[in-house]
This record gives sequence, structure tokens and C-alpha cells, in this order.
Amino acid sequence: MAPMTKTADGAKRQRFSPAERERLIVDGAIQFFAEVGFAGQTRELALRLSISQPLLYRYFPTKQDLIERVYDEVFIGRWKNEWELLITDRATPLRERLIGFYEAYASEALTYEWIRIYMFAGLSGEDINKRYIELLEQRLLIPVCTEVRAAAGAPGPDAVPISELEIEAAWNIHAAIFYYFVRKFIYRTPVAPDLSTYISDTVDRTLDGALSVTRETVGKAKPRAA
Amino acid sequence: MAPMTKTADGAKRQRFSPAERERLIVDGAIQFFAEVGFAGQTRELALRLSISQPLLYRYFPTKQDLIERVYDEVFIGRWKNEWELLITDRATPLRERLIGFYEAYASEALTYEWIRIYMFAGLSGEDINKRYIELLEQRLLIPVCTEVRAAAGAPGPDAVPISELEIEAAWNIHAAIFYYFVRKFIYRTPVAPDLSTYISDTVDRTLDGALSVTRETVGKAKPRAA
DNA sequence: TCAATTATTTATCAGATGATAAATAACAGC
DNA sequence: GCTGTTATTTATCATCTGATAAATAATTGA
Repeated sequence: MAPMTKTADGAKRQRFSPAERERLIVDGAIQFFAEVGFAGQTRELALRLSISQPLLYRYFPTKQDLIERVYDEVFIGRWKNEWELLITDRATPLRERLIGFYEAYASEALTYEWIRIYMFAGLSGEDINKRYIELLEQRLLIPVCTEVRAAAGAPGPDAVPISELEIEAAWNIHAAIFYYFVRKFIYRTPVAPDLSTYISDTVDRTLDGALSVTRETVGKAKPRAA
Repeated sequence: MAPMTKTADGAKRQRFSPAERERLIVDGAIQFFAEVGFAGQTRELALRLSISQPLLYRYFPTKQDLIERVYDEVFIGRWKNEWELLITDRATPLRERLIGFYEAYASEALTYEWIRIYMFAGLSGEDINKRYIELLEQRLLIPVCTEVRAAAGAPGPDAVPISELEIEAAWNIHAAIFYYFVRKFIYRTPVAPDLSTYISDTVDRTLDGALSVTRETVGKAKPRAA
């Protein structure tokens, strides 16, 4: 391939509806920025999209606007409320619930694009990570701690508020899963080939710690003092 | 402050020996690139160093050379061989050894600059992370697994090689500590204020998992078959 | 089939950015 | 104090890069 002639081949000029083209640009931008970071150049993005660079500016007034859009696409609305139900359904053992949740979460949220854009955003000083972590604590970690309480036969959060230590124990579960993808998509290190096995093994190891913490710091449920 | 007049104040021109100036530049570059990433501009770096931008090129032929130097400074030789002794000294309980190691490792290696440059390097596709992870496996994780074996009363690695699962369990300990600093220096989320407490709590939680894995998959030591 | 609309491209600008060359001034040795 | 050496700065280049304006061609509707 020669140094590149943008569209100058005999190919007929591609023309899409604004909605379609916007979709193509956003999807391309997600992949592109995930790969090279937000310092990636608009010309190279355009090249990958097989469009001219100024066309980007027809759809996004500035590069920053496109970046914001990428953030929105990747982080907003990727959280599925069903996931929370997976955690709180006491009909199945907690271990199975956690495994089920992380299977779903990993396959839908912890993708190549997500992990890398998340890290780029954090390094750029974006506050998205902070906000996402708050969401995670509220919708995942606190419910998990509550379920761990129940599994350990300890009193609920109404009787004894969830402690920092218990949250940390829940973070350990999460961090262990998360780190798998950091190694895979950021460090590009060989990882265990079978994700399902990895998840169940990890849950087994880390859930024990959380249960111990709860048992030791909260203790068994006592008959509710009147 | 006005838009900036580089050195144009009445201040006398600062003149250092090449060795000193190089040190200043490298140290400044570490801080600078850790903060803004390797896309940071040489002019801004020079500004922070209160030198002219071309002076950088007297010491480093290209920006890339400076970056390589930063990698070397931060990653090469920061590993202290004494650390390995901390892990293998069976005079003290394994729990205490791990806590001692991570206290030392965290304070000397897991700094702001280290964590961020490490992550920038990973995202840039640098192979430094891979190499570092290999170093970590050889010098930390395998020794840890060996000590866990001993603590669990299981046979040593000569009798039964360390399994992937055991390595993963050791990674869990490490990941939990590491994640603390990712949250602190990359996501800039509030973290537990007392690091020592965090480390000992984390070791307590995650070491249990590692011990269980070893007990369940390797079992108790049997008299060495003749 | 023809004209109006508009998605897309080509041409281009202005400022940024890595890098070089020439000028300047601090220091060392005599 | 004078002179040679060199650490440092000023001036500048060539290219890159985000962004804009004008030209072009695909599509739509009558």
C-alpha cells in the first residue's frame, strides 16, 4: 500500500443519511479512541472511517464534542437494571448469583473499548470514573454487602450500617475480576483462557474473605432489640 | 500571572553541570509525563523546568529518547532484592511477611508517578508492563505461592509444580493492593486514609483465599514418595 | 429529465509542535 | 582580567493538526 490516497480511487462516493453517518462516526470513534487514546488525530479517524476529515466536523462541531459523545455512548446506559436483580434474588445461593452477575457484566460492560476508554478517561482527569464508582457502590457493592450479611447470618444494613471494611471486601471481588481485563486489554498479558472458570474461581476465593469480614465485624444476627 | 514570559525576567541565567541538568530534566519529565501522559508537549515541560525548550534537545536527541529514559528510571532498578527476602523469611508468620512486603513495596514502588506511567505505558502498547508482570511472577508471586504452600502444610513446588490457580490467588492479593492505588492516583476517588490498615486488612482477606486454594487443590503434604 | 437540496470532498488557514541553527552569556583556566 | 569553552537562549523551520470555506456530486421531488 502506498502512503495513502484517501478516497481517490475510482470508488463511487458513499452517501448516508445523517443518522446513519453519525452512527458510523460514533462507533468508529469509540474503537479508534479506545485504541490510541483521545490524543488520536481526526485525520486518522477519518481515514479509518473512509471519509474525509472535515466531514467529522459536519457532525461534531469540535473534537471534544465527539469525545463527550463517546463517553456518553460507552458509559451512560450501559448499566442494566436487571443486573441488580441477579444479585438480590435470594432463591439462588449468593455464590451463583455473583457468578451470574459477573458473567453478564463482563460480557456486556468489560469490553476492550470500555476498559481502555475508562482508563484513558481516568488518566485524563475526567470525573467519569468517580461517577461510575459511585454508581457501582450504590447499585452493586452495597447490595452485595447486604447479601453477604444475609449469607453470613448477620443483621441487615438497617440494624447495622454497612462498614467501610465490608465495602472494601466487596471491592476485592470486583477488583479481582476487573484486573483480569486490565491485564488482557491494557497490559496485553496472557490471561486464563476460560473466563467462566476464572470468574467462578475468583468469586470462590474472594467471597470467603467478605464472609469472614462480615462474621468477624458484624457477628451473627441477634434478635432485634426492642 | 500574565500569559508567560519564559525566562525573560531579570533573573540571572541558571547554569548547571550536564549531569545535574540531566537529572533535573529527567525528574521533571517523570513528574510531567506521569501527570499529562506522553502526548505532553516539550514546550510545556520546558516551562515547568524553567528552561528553554531547545535545551531539552541538548540532553535528549528526540522526545522519544527522553520517554525511554523515563521508563528506565521508573521501572528499571526500582525493584529491591531485599523485598524477596521479606517474603521468604519463615521466622515470621506469612501474614506478617506479606504485610511487611506490601508496606515496603507500596511506599517505594506504587507511587503517583509509577502507577500513572505504568498505565500510560500499557495503554500505549509498550511492552514494559508485560516484562514487569513477568518479573513480578518470578520474584513475587511464585515465592508467595511457595510460602502459602508451606503455611498450608502442602508439598513444595519441587514435588508439585505451582498451578495457574495458585498464581491467580496470589494475583488476587496483589490486585487488591494495586487497585487501591489505581483508585487513588488514576480515578482520584477517596480511599481509606490509613494505608497500613488497608494493607493488613487486605492481606487478611485475600490470603485466606490463597490458603484455601492450596489446601483444596494441592492438599496436605504427604511423606515424599521414594 | 431537470432543478433543488445536501452529504461529502478538496483546498486551505492558523496555531501548535518537534526539532535545528545561530547567538549569547556563564564559567574555567591561565 | 582575558580568552576559550560550553551551557543556555533566541529565532526559526517544516510538519502536523483542529477547524473552516468553497466546490462537487449523490439524492430527492416534481
